Amino acid sequence: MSAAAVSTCAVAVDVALLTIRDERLQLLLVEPDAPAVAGRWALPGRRVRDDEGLDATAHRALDELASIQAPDAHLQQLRTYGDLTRDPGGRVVSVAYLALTPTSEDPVDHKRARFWNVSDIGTERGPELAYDHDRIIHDAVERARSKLEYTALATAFVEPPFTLGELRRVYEAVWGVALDPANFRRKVVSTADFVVEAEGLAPPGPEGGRPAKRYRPGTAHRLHPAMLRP
Amino acid sequence: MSAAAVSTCAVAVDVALLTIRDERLQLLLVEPDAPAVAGRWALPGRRVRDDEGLDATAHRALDELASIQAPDAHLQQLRTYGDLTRDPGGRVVSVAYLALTPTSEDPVDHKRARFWNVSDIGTERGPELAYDHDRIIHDAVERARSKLEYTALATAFVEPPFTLGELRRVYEAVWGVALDPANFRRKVVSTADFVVEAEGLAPPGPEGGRPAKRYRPGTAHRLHPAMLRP
DNA sequence: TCAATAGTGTCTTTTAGACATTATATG
DNA sequence: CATATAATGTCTAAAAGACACTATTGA
Repeated sequence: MSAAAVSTCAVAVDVALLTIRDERLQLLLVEPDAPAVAGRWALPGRRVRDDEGLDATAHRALDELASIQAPDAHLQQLRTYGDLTRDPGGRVVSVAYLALTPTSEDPVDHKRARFWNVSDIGTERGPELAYDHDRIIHDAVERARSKLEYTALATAFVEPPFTLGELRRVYEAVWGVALDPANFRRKVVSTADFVVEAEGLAPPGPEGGRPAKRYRPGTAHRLHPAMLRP
Repeated sequence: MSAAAVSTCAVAVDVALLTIRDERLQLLLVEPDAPAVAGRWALPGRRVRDDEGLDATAHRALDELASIQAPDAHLQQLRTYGDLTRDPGGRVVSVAYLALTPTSEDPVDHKRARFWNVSDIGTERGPELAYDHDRIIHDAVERARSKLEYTALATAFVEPPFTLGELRRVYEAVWGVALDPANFRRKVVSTADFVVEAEGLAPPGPEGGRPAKRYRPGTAHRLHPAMLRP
């Protein structure tokens, strides 16, 4: 094999971490060090070390770049981006991850990391993005929207035990639509192993309302039948 | 950064090529060169060259290892496998692809490549598998089964123009179930942009039957509503 | 003719959606 | 009391599934 075809290249992991804050879908972005992309925002990413697996790199990227330790966060691969020209600094094959966490009360404890409303990204209210991260973010949001339909992924956005109102607001935030609370409840509880009832009742909000039953994630990963988008 | 953490490693592409032959779902496997896995079968795979994209590596693997030139084959990423110990010859990060082709009449023109019934893989009638390819194959088949439900992927298994009988046999082979021809037809033609009618009629098979209308793939990628598994 | 496949019609069951009603909280 | 949210009930429309029936071929 010739030297021009050396089949070893830089491998990185980029993480698209989504969460629900203020009833909106939000995404974590950081300001990278690389001077080539100064002033732009990027997904937290790190090069893969040869003594760690890809999942470990994803966790390390969140920890080092945004001080987020989320060992229990839902983490799954999104896809791998390997275009020759995607990084101006040289060829980098990047394994993108999709991470979902329950609402964190406070912004991340880090000066160069913040959450952005997903609906603002790509508009003048949103960040300038580095590399091909606009594409990765688009894919990540689409994946989340789609997986909410046929998997139990929505439970990764809420801290158990949760109420069905909280779960419904996840769907509403990710899909950007309003759902009928009565029909939503009926569908969720009739979907096998989606949620199981927990003990006690959740106190109502500041404006009153009947206390809600609590639930926990069930054993199902795929939903039968699916929760189809309206 | 220390020498022990050099963040460059071998990147490969492995392709799980699925097709329908003899009304069964079949998978292409090859006998690899590596002595460490002699006697075992593997997905066709090649190291990524630094002057080619990942898709190009996938096509090259099919060409070089199985003499399959399939520029029109449906090719999509499956996921990336990066466990530290998955290759006994050293760390290799492997981007797995899922490829779908219409039925090819003849076996591949290559001594060290052949198709296997997916239902035989993992049994005594099936091949011994190298590396972690049993896991990749499992993921590939599951992905294909799942994507048949909510995307128009099934049309990648048939050569246009096709009949709805041919399309139904794709679903039956991949899912391993029998479907009602009448209800299947009604569902397909009522799903927006799944298929569009083509000209002419297909001649019946050797045992007779009414000639069937021909169809071509429509513009839809996602199906609304989905074709849910029974 | 029969057997086989394509395509249509019809009926029943199930599910989705709209929306009214009841229950239990806050102010 | 009014208002807000949770939970249930009811009705209608749409979809899924079972299956009879007609249409057109080969043998």
